[in-house]
Amino acid sequence: MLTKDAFPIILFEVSLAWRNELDKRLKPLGLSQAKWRVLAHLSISDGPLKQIDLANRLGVEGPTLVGLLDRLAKDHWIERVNDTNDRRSKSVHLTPKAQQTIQAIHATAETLCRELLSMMPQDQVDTCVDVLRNIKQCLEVMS
Amino acid sequence: MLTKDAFPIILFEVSLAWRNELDKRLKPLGLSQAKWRVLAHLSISDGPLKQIDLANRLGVEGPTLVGLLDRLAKDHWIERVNDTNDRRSKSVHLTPKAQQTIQAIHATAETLCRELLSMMPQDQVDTCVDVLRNIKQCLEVMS
DNA sequence: TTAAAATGCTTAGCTTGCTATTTAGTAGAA
DNA sequence: TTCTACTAAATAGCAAGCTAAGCATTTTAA
Repeated sequence: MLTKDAFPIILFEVSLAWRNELDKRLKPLGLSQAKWRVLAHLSISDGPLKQIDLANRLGVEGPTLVGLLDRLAKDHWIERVNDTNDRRSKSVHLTPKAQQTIQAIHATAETLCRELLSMMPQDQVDTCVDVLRNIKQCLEVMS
Repeated sequence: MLTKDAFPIILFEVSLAWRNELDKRLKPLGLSQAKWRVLAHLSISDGPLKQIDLANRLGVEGPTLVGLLDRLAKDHWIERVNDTNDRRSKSVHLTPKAQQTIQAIHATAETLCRELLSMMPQDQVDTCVDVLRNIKQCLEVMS
């Protein structure tokens, strides 16, 4: 099978398998990759984010985020706060519970990452990231 | 941000965006990436496959495949055939409709692939595939 | 030979992605 | 000012992934 046939197939399979493994490890914490990504983006952002901005950073559509935030709020990881300037929009805040847990979560994700990448030469991993970044840019232009 | 942090994030984003773009292009044919992958694996296999073997090749669980096959059968892309030797199992067959369409489907996927990879040096893409294959193997060992 | 274990498919119910539409609020132009 | 267009979030409904549990059948072992 040619590389150009194999590429999207293996890309999809690895992404799926990686998420499944991470979900398995995060389950004791009551989280998942999708939820963890929300918390991670909030924790590295410069202050709270509007829902639409958060959705853009996650690469996800608005309605997808609404459901995610509903589940996160139910378990008290985040809170929605009405914007006083623009009453259409809400900003998303991490709760103290989330701020306390976020390091443990991050460590879990990082451990898995190290386990999967440590046996590969660093320059090959870097090349892989470059390729993926290029593809992402192409895909953003298309949509 | 370090590479080891960026890697799983960009992997997930590219996989998602690629699938969304492919789904958009396959929509006029009444298909999706998930459905197309089923037909592709059936068309390159040496004869019909049992559901469990097909699920393994797709990297997907049994119940996921059941739903996919239901939708594919409803639109007459595949047929389930009871195995006469083992009455528990069913083999999956492509219909003539699917066999006629499969080249067009493959061409769509290949065109997108060429558009996304053509500007990258071949050896970098090859390196990327190698890295992904290694990760996949690690993940298979874990599960 | 027959009881227990394993296997193959399905069902039920959840998560996380999507699009299309609705509701509410803001902003811009006549 | 007021009508129109745009924007933000939510809702409804579908697709495609998962686990757990169930049913029928086959295999294994006592």
